Amino acid sequence: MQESAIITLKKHELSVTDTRKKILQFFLESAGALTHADIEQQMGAAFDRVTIYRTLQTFVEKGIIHTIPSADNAIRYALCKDNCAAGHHHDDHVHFMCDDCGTTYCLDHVSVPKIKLPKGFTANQTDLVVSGVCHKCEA
Amino acid sequence: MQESAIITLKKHELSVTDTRKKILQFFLESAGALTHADIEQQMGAAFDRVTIYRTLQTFVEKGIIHTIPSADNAIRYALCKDNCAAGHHHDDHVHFMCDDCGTTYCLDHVSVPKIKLPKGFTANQTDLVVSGVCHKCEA
DNA sequence: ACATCTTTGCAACAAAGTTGCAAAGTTTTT
DNA sequence: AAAAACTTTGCAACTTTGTTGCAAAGATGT
Repeated sequence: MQESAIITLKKHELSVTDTRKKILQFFLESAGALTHADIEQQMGAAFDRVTIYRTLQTFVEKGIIHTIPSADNAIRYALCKDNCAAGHHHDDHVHFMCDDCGTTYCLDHVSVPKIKLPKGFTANQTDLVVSGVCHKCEA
Repeated sequence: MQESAIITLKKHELSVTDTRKKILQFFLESAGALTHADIEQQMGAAFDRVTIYRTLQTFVEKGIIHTIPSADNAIRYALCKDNCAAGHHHDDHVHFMCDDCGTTYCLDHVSVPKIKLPKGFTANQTDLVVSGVCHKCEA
């Protein structure tokens, strides 16, 4: 089932390696966003920690995944749905973090409203993160 | 000029110590948000690193400062203008990070729009961070 | 000024992230 | 399909960031 992972890697002109296939596959199978720690845990001792850092960095640069801002000092990564331009400002969609289970979702169908900024300020990218309770955790 | 710092500390039932006065003063004098590193640098060897961590933590708990989410793994702290309820979800204002000079502003007069979430999702807090060019850095 | 309670600094540690480099793996060329 | 050229990986060593326990120093209330 690693077909789509391989296609994605080739499309982005990346060498197809075991690490990249497995990590990309993990993203494809995960509903939400992943932290470095999530991946390191999942992969066990299979891959070096450094390799995971570098892979995530490469994926971000190539526009395969994007980072999601958070207040808790743990960078979260999620697949870019419509493969955003490499390194550029991509999908302006809303992110949702569940306070209960910790899952982070990309709400692809909820778009970020345009914000009116004070004079002299120019917007480039807008990140909107809602936290609360997700559909799995509601009472 | 540390009067207002002292008043703020007392209002929040905190002992008035040198560290707290100086750090709070630094926030009062800064236009934007500060990271732990900013403060450590500014204070030099005057205070222990651990003390700064604990002071920031205390200030957040007491609602003197709040954290601003970011995608770059550096927690930013900023003064709460209308002293938000301790530990609770405070001012729903927009934050702005300048890509050029790195300054983070609280746009107190720009409010966060309500977001319509998919069924089953309940919002608790909404963080909105716009990045771009600030009024000081515009061409 | 004393007793009590809180905060600080130190030391030691744990976790997170980075860099250089040789070995292993992938891709391209012939 | 083998060799050359290039890319990625894993290791080691290191830096930075954040945490915990505890005794000494400092703040507060009487």
